[in-house]
Amino acid sequence: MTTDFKQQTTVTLSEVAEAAGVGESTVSRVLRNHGSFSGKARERVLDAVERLGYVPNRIAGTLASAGSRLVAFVIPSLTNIVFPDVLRGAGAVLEENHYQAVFSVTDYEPEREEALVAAMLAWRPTAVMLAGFEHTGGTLKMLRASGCRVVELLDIDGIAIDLAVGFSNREAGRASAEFLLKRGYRRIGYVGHDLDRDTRAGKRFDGFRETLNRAGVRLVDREIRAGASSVGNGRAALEQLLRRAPGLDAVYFSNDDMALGGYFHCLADAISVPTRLALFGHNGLDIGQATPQPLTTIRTPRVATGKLAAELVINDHPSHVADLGFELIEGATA
Amino acid sequence: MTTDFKQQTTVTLSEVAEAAGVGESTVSRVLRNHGSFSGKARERVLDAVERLGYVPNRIAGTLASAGSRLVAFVIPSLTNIVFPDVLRGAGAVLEENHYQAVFSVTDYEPEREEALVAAMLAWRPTAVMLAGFEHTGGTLKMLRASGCRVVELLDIDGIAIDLAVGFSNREAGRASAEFLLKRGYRRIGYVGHDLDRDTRAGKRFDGFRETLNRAGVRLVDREIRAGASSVGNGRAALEQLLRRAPGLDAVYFSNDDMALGGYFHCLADAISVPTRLALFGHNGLDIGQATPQPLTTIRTPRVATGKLAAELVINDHPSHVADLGFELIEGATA
DNA sequence: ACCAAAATTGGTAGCGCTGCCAAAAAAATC
DNA sequence: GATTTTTTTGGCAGCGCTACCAATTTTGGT
Repeated sequence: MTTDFKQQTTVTLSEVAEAAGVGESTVSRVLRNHGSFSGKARERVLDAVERLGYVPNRIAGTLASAGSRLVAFVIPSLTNIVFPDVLRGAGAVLEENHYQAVFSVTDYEPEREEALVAAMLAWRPTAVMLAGFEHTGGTLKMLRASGCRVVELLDIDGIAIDLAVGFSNREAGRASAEFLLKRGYRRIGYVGHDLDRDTRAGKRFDGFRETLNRAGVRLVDREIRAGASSVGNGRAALEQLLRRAPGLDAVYFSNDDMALGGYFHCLADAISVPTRLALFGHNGLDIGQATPQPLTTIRTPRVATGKLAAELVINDHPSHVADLGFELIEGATA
Repeated sequence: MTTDFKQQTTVTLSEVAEAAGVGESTVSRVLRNHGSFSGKARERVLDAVERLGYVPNRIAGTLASAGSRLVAFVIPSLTNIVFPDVLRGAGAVLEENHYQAVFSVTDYEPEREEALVAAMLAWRPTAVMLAGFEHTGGTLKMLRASGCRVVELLDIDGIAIDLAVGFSNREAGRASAEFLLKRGYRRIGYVGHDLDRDTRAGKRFDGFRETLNRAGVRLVDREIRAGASSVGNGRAALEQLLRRAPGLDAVYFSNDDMALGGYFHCLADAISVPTRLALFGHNGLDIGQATPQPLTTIRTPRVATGKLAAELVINDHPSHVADLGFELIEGATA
């Protein structure tokens, strides 16, 4: 039993050393299981740790030893489930290896990203994880000067700073277009959210249009909403688009959230899917596969991206671009 | 212009001091804007900082000054959007005040929570934020001994360690039952996910049943699925429940994810909602309000919870339980 | 011009830990 | 039993910064 009242002064390693009747170095070695020590010493140290309720101070440990075992995530959003998924994949691996995840959210603003990267670097993280390749000059300069590993996530269409893990958004856009064309759709529209900020969605759209053009098919119309992607936004956007272009036979959405909104609009307006209108999303969210008609979409390797990113960093893998690919889900909406 | 090649050795404060021709203390004061210094000194320091690309080392700063300005979140899941929402609310406030969020995920397992809390305390955070009141004895002991602030989130039905911010889940369950009873439903069922682990969902269910019982209405049947809540899970569960109890006129779901799944089952099976079957969720997710019929549910103060939790911690507010309440959304499914 | 008060500045002792080294103890060898 | 080899151990100098204090410069008042 340890004492239960709140301790004024936190227990330090040297107090443990004294209580155990050994030197500080011995305590340090035992606790990190590093270097050599006798079984007896080990026992006395662990006993003292238990008795005093000692919790090592990693701030001090880090300062003394260099490696922080902190991995910083600077991500655009927590609302878009994509990023929590990546965090989840990375978190599991990091934790197993005794790394800690630190994060902050940019709201898709490059200037905020720059400020947050600066704040993160102050913790001397082992690695910084960012979304995509579009960063300010300041961000690039800081990251390069920092000497810490950098992983750019969920995109491989561009020049990586160091490591990149993800898939080709442009290719995903192309694959989506090819699928719709193969199915015979020709009067195609697009519904998207703010593309200046979500550059990965922009790249998909580029790939999509490129393939349409190459096939001699013109994108009939597009509806691009300001602000973040959301189901409500997608629903309103499709309604708007159809008002302008009622003859469309297929719509490509910037992602599944938007597409689900579109699907709900069709359900509400009794527009039969895909007979009258086909819908195509992006991401392959679980919810899109639980709707009455599963969404036709592209499943992206979000958790795997996080996982691999963490592994590369932990193993200090040399600079590298990893393409995890994607998978087209032939649902029932296109 | 600074040099662009990777710096072998990171720049330290004393190098800045030398380059600026001032003492270390002056650099420190200027950078923290704390204590007094002349305009000329300020200028020279900032100039040197810029020239050398100096990034302060907060590890060292923290060790020297005590306060870590780190806030640790130990949350059950990132998949359940509830927690990213809380993080989002807290993140904004923390960032403004130059705190950093650190997090790890317990998967709803108390033992993992204990291990993760221990790991977090090693960073000497200003506060630890946890979900709910159910913790192991070890977790409680560590937290109490740590001397750092503790916030328990999204629950107020229990005894708080220090601070608690959220709403009464039991009360939410009661309100849900009252609503269904008031609307005249009497053949009521329940669809839930693993309640041993998600104790807050369990408390809602308790409050729900209590109110039914008090009104002399018996819960007809329930379907409880192992594993996490998800739309797919909810869909399968409702199907199963209706097979056993086809005469139900209303179903209460453990949360909106499950309820959406139920709604999709009804759409797919042409069960008219709410005429033939009423559905009631919990959380008030945006997506539930964008479906053809908006979900009848309870909106919970997730972002506000995160926000207030962060504010209380930053202002070092005395121990306190804050009830942020909830709001019943009369959608179209009940 | 002189002295007191205020503003500015630099030196230095830690913060709690790890890494290195040399000393001490234990084990192995002849 | 003496000597070498191996294992275990403790002391102590930092890691980069902040807090404190004393020294210096500037300012203001007379």
